[in-house]
Amino acid sequence: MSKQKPSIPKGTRDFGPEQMIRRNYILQVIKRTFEKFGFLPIETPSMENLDVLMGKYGDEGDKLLFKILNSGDYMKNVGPDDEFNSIKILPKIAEKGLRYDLTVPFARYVAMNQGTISFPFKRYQIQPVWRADRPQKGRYREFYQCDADVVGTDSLICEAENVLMINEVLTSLGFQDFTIKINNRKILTGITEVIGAKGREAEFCVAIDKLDKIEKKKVIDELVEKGFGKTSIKNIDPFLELSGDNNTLLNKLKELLNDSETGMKGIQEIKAILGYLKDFDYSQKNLSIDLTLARGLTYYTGAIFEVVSNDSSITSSISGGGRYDDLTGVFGLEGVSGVGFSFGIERIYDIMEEKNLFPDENLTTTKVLLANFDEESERYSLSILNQLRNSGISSEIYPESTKLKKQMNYANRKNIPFVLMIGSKEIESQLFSLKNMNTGEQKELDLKNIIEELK
RNA sequence: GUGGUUGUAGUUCAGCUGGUUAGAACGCCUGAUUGUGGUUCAGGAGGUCGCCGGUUCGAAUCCGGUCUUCCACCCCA
Repeated sequence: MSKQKPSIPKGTRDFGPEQMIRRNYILQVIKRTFEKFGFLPIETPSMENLDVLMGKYGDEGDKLLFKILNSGDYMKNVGPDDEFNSIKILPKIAEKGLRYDLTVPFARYVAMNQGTISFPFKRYQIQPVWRADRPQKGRYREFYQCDADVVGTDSLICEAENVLMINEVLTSLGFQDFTIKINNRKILTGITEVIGAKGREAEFCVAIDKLDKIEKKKVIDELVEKGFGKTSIKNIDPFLELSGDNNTLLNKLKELLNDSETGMKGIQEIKAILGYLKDFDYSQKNLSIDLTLARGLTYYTGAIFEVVSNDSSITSSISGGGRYDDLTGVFGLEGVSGVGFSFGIERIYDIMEEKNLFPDENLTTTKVLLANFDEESERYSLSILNQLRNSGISSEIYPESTKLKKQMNYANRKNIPFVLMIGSKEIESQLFSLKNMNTGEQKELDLKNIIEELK
């Protein structure tokens, strides 16, 4: 057998112990916050039936879905009629695919379990998703999403609570300078109505969303290219020039959108959300209304959120979400409104690493290593080890008796703060040598005192 | 999907216009120290130069393909 070089698929990653400890730290903060606000966890399968996934993310999305070949002789249904045409062949060779996000599987879950779910239903879900995208900076083919959604109510308290949760998670993780941007799809719809481009909202959103990345002129060019008329373009300008704090912004917007019923509704919604946040005693310092925030996703119908970190090299969003009025409709459950958001933990991780926000004590778990001198020492140590563990002290024994040097080296590299030495001398005297690896200091103590010392 | 970029020891990288035996640093192993790590010193092991093919007397080096890496676009977390 020829040796092969090990490798992993493009766009996937291994996570080593130190990375996992840090990832788990982030996830634990997120979970704790979600649960504090009354959200409960669910999980759905990695794979869904393709008809659940296909057509939910646009043509582009269908291409980016990982499809799973049928088991057994997957070519058995393919015949000459199929002419090597991949579109004709696909449904015959694959009926399952890997999930592309957590939102569609959640909608499927709600529709399937509507009989047993009591609404409003608040769930959170933290699982990997897969996209056959071309990987690049901060983008992978396998990555985690952390979603929290509440469905079955259109109360704007949910939106306000989203802001509170985002703020709590990021603050707990040590983020200091971030902005929670908020906008409303109805306002964007209102703008398209007022500028005389009614019904072209989707194209408008995709273009306008780029304003924070590329200059205004290029966005205008894109709109022109998409066929927006001259008067429409001219009418957009007052909206793009709006400035001021949240309240003045809303007041100016009110005048501009006076003729659009939908637009006015959007303004009311934002006002209501700000009102709730005031009742929650939320300072709103880092909350900013941003009319250029659109988010490409077409299913949003009300509030939309996005969060950016202001003091790091990563400028893309670390969290985002919004309200959707009819996510479960395609699965036969009509009229269920929901609002949800998601954390991008890969980016949060990168920013925390850049800004050194991970606490040090997370780096090691073992508190004490028991040295292994010989067979007698080994057998005697196991009972000591057991008593240490029963006292709640993370401890391990070097699993074979070898040179002490090697064992000390192991402790050193694993960042284990104490080494306990139990050789024939110690067994006889019942006083064990406890070495502090940071100071080099070594004490002879009995077991009771050792446990005290390590607790 | 489009355009560019990268690939040499476990890791980070040298290796000139093709020319004997492909180097360094760090890491790893052994010893100085057979019951004491992180420092020091001495020694050692590790490479079909991503893979396949071509040009050539001769290829890590030039050419083609392929895979991979990273980046930009589309799109998105």
